[in-house]
Amino acid sequence: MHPLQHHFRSWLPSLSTPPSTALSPHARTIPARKSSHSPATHVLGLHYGSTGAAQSLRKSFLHRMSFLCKDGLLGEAFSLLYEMESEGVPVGPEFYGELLQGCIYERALPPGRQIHARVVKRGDFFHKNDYLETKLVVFYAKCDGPAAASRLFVRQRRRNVFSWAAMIGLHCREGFSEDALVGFCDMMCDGFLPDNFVIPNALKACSAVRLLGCGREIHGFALKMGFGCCVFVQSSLVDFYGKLGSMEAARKVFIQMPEKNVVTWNSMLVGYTQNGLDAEAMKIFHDMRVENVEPTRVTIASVLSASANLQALHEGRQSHAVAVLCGLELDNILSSSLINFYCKVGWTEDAELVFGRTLETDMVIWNLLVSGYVRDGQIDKAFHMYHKMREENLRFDSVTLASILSACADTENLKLGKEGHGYSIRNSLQTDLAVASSTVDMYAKCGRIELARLAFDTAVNRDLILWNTLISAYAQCGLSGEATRLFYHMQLEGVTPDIISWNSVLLGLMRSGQVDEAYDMFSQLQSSGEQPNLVTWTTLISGFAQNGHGQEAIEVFVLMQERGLRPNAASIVGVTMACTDIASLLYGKAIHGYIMRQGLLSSPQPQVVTSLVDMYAKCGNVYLSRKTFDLSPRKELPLYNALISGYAVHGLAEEALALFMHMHEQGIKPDAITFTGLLSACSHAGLVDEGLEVFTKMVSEHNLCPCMEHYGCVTTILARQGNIEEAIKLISEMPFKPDTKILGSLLAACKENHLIELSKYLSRYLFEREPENQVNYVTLSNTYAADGKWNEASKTRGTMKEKGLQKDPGCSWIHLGTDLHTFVATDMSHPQTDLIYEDQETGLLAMPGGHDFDDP
DNA sequence: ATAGGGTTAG
Repeated sequence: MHPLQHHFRSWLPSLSTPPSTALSPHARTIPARKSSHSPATHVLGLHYGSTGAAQSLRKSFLHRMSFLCKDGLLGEAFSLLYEMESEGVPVGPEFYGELLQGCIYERALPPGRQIHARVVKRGDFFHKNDYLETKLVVFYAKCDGPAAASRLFVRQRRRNVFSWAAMIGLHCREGFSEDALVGFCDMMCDGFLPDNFVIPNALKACSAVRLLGCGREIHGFALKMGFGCCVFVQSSLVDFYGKLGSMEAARKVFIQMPEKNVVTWNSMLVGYTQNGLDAEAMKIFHDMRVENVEPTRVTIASVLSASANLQALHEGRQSHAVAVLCGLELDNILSSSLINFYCKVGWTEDAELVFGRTLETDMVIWNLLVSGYVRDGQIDKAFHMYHKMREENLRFDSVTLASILSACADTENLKLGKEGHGYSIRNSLQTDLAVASSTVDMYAKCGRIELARLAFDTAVNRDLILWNTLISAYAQCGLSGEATRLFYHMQLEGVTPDIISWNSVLLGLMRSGQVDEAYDMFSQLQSSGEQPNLVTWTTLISGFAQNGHGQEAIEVFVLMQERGLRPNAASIVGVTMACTDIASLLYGKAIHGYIMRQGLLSSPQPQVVTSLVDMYAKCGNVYLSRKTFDLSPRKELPLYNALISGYAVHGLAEEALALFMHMHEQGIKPDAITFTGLLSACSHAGLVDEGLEVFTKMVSEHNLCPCMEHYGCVTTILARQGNIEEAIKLISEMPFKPDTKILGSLLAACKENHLIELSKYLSRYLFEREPENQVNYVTLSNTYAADGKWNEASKTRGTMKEKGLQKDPGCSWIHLGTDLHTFVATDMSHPQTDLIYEDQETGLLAMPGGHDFDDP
């Protein structure tokens, strides 16, 4: 328990009986401080009330003085003081009080000091005047004179609510929240009831020290005091609950407020954004617009932050427009929110525009732009900015460094990432946990797991996120053993895994094909008390689908919905892959119907439509694949790749090449996957010249580095053509050792060309080298299959099963699979395929009954 | 009374 909690407990009982003021009619309407208790009127007329004329003269002077001070015209107020002195008008304490109040408005320390000096000079009647003593404490507390404020406060003979409030506020502003709370308690012990000006400060201190209980007690106290309708008190309660992450409580306070102002709305908005509830923040902003609340810079900054997190392009743009319309100037905070938003959504030029218009830039703004450039891949510009920053003596801090490193991770920029790591060491920033996590993540995403491990091992302290980062790093590359080990290790070190840790372990198991272990881990998760979330389910669905357990994937998809989770884009992609895996056009169409009705096709997730195009092609219906492709409003590289490889599966090389041309016209650059599709299309269709031309293009025009699969296609093309010697030459010139698959395709070609000797040699070579390697069986089976020898192919599979060998998830029954898909295509003219299976009542996607294909 | 930039999972 926090020591202050004790302090609070000690005066808590006194609050159980409501203070008497609560019963007075005044308590409902909170009077302004000035009229509630004005020591000025107290003093007025006590000593100077001799004649009526003199009194009215003084009154008129006081009126003018007060007018000037309220307008911040301090110079003229001083002139008036001199005028009074020279004309012999008596200057009472109330004049000095007004002047001090003017200094407080203007936050002007030196003139206030002059007043203080005059007060002291005029002797004890002024110096020891309660009203002036209080005013001086308030003045020093507000105008950056903390030492003087404390000194005067300690010396003050009769403290009151005002001087207490000033001191508590001072402690708050200086960040001494505990002092503020102690002051709050002492004030009550002294018998002063806090007013509606102190309570906000006390709440602010509570949220700074994260004392939820104390804040609640103050809440109850405020209600008893009759501050239930005070906008100030209630707004600070909203802010307080929001700061402590309790948005339900904040909302409760917010809803019952009869009167709200911008600050109230802003507090709600800020609460939502700071608790990661960005969608709710957008809703609040919407309500504000509906209620015609004039937004402030705070409003816009928060909405921009939510928009950036949500990638809400339109909303962010709109709030920028609102800021312009409201005439809000570009101060540092608004400007940095805008730059952050524009960088996050990838509109770097707009961020530059805002940067150029910002009057006064600071470190945050520069840093934001630098990490925006890195994210956008404009490394030159980033370095340029970095050097300009150095000229202005501004440096990266841990916040920017973390975001730069994470941008390096996304763009796989190992070189820059290493420089960032070096920078963090040179500037002792690597102790920062966010920097450490992003360093580990950067090395992992750049494919250097050993360096990621090193960065993790050298970290001074480790939190949940750092553990998760390394677990996920191992999971990504399928090193499930290490991921699982770390999962137990973290618990031994007293760090409780969260759902992200579980999900990463599951992913690792799936990536390494340990489907049963993954399922087992999932059962453990369910009995652990942690709730599986959408990511968990999606990991399972995609994992099953990618490991050839399409049926289980679909079952999990149905189960997920029974548990009340709505499928999102990622889970839909997973289940579509499952349909592809089991080559079920029937299920695939059902999913397609579901997607259409849920409006998921227009979602900004292009993967959904890509997976459909892929599914239709691999389930044998190229027509529907093409149709889905054509209907997609946005066509990016992955979508083209899906259709090209779809054409390849069906040996439709002409179509694949035509699509490639079309891509080129649309200005879309091909990648290695595109060429895999094109080459395999050519090899399936036996287009020798075209295939070789594509291969040359890939290397010389597009500067892409061919992988084993590309070489494999070219080998097949050459071998099928009968050009075995060229094929062998190509294999021997590859920059890496040939795998069994490529030798297998050579083997198949040998058979076709009746090169029995070479064929036998290759077979012997493969089986002698790796007698227990299942891949050889797969290769042989696939070779038979490609040759149309289904029986031999099945027999080879049978032998493999007899030997107790399991097919490695990394390889598949490629050729047989392809033909299976083609087989399915011809068989799927069944009328049932047009039915859409969805339960009208529950909206759950219902799967029609068993539907298996035997090997042909 | 409210205010800007950061790290992990599908």
